[in-house]
Amino acid sequence: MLTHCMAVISGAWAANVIWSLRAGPRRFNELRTDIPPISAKVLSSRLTELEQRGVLSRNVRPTSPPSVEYALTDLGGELVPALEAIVEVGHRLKKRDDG
Amino acid sequence: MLTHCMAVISGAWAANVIWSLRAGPRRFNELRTDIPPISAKVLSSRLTELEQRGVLSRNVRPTSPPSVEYALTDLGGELVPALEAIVEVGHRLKKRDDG
DNA sequence: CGGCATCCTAGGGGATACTG
DNA sequence: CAGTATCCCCTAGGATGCCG
Repeated sequence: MLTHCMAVISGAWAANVIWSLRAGPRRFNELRTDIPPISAKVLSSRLTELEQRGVLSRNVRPTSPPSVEYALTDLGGELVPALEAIVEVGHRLKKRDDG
Repeated sequence: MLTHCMAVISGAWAANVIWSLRAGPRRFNELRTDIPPISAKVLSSRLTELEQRGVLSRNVRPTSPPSVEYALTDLGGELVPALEAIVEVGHRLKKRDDG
């Protein structure tokens, strides 16, 4: 159960993608820039996966050159506070380690 | 940054361990029972890792047979609401898939 | 620009067996 | 009971190259 739910944000970079989209829609290459060490392949798979799960939406705009925008869905947006909470605790855990 | 924080709960079963401890302290074999498909080796590594990060505490009680209790630290406990939020969204995502 | 297909590698994780 | 040691395997993910 938990495991199934966690699957949504596990897999490398899934959380980063959501994180990167929390301020608004982003295009494919913008996401690549946001998350430097990610490879195109993985970003692509992650995006597909997250779209299928209903976490984000994909919007192709018929411009030239073509442009594709990714944005969090309502449900996807609800993941943001959870991630923020984790980051918050992560910070404190780190400070504890360092100090 | 996010990545580093996420590392705390990523790695197979870390989230499950925290989840399993949210109601109170548990012993090694109780955790194994709680999370059936986990192997002793992995549970052991995860426990060690989480202890070092300060997420949980390990308390050896000199009984016979020996017993070891694991419990969430204060910081570890703060992860629980985050996990609950994720589970909540996970549920809704699933219902959306099914429905 | 966006994004598959291919190939390849590292290491996280499973099974089993053994110890204190 | 609570682990540790060993071995093996699987697959998520990186690199590269090509296509619409």
